[in-house]
Amino acid sequence: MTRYIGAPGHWRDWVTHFPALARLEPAAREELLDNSFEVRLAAGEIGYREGDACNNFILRIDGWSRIQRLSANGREVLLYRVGPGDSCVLTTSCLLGVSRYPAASTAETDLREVAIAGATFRTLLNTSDVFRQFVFEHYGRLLSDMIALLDELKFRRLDARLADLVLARTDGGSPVEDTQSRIATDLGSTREPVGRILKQWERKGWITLARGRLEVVDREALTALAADQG
Amino acid sequence: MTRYIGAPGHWRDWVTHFPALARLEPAAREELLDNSFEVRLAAGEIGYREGDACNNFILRIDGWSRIQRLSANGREVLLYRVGPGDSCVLTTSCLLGVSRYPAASTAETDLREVAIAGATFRTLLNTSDVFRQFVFEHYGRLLSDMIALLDELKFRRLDARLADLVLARTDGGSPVEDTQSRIATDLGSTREPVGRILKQWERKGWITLARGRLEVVDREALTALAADQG
DNA sequence: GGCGATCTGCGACTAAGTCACATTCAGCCG
DNA sequence: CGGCTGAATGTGACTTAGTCGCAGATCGCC
Repeated sequence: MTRYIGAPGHWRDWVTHFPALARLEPAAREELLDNSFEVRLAAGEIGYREGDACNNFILRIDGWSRIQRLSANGREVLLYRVGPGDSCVLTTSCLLGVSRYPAASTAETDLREVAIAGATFRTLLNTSDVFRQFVFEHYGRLLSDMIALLDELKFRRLDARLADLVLARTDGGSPVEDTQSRIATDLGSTREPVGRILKQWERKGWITLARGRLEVVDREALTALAADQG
Repeated sequence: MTRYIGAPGHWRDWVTHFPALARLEPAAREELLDNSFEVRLAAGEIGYREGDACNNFILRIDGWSRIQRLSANGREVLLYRVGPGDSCVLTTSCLLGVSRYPAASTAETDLREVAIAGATFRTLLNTSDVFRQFVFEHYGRLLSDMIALLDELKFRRLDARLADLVLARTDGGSPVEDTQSRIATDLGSTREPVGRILKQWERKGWITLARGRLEVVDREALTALAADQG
């Protein structure tokens, strides 16, 4: 993992990327700025692996990463993505519960983030209402999201979930540029069933398929499919 | 929902049920005791439903409840149980994040618990290190647990999960007293597949079946089954 | 003993995932 | 240009899980 400590300069400006932290109490703000450092990761690099210990609280300034769980039998699910303005909530969980990472993180684009030492994180939780509010709002949302995801992955039909994913990734009619195998992983499924569904859709004239790409032809059909299965 | 305000009397003794709160700072202890009240629910009653707002922090003194998520298509999963000495962690999440309950709670036995008004809860978080520590430790674990549950429900075979459940509920060789349908719900599955697996096990001589009950004969066989599938 | 509600058993069917292998395609190298 | 290679895709047979409809068994209760 390659990490660069950022140069001082305008370093303290990073707080502006987190509107909720704008109201930070002056003392807390100083504490935070004095004890944080910049981290950069290149696309494709691994942020952490399952079982890693966690030392720093992380705030994402720029770039996207995926948090995924790798199961005992080799299957994989995308749990969620972390983007600009987010905190890495699994990190919060580990720092709070003194446990190890239950999932892994990979950079999908180049990343720029702020790391805050665990001790500082805990101090701020104790002393700053604003900081505490910031942290727990993110945590609570993710917890709800994970419960919703569980529900979705376990009980919703694959074709409906696939329709949702395709529609979400094709704003403005642009094609989805991804392999079927990667799409399957995002859905917590595997290549073959996903490929079969896509092939059917192609035969019905709903989409066109090419190697590593897919284009939506009949948006309504997919929308209806996504809607009809709870 | 029937709620009884407990009589004063030895009311303040309840703190002894929560060892982690024993070290509470005297001022915080007073604050907590002065602003909490006892709640009782009878077995079968509903604590809260999905979408309910949350007003009080809850500590369980006695009895067990189940927190479950009910899906759009009528399926149901048990997320976790709350027992003596636990706090209801989803409540923490709602109070901290100002969101609504993403799941429902049902009393499995008669319950006795302590409710603490949201305002008091927030005050104590600000003022008491011990209280904060108590809350966060419980809270941090939940997210990891939900991710592990997701993994288990989505990727582990039903027979292995069923074997685990049966073994866990039959300490000391006592029979499992539950209907197949309720067992299936606990596993996020349905009656028929669970019934089929149990019937097979009976034919193999691993268990004996009766209406609303099941007895383990060959503990080793079940242990092996639970172990071999990730 | 009879009755109703609940629990259990079973068969046929659909959805999803696994396995093994064939086919197609893009990029590259000579 | 042609052929090679590896990745991506297509396909069929099979297993596991869940759905649906209904039959049969069992318990508590009058």
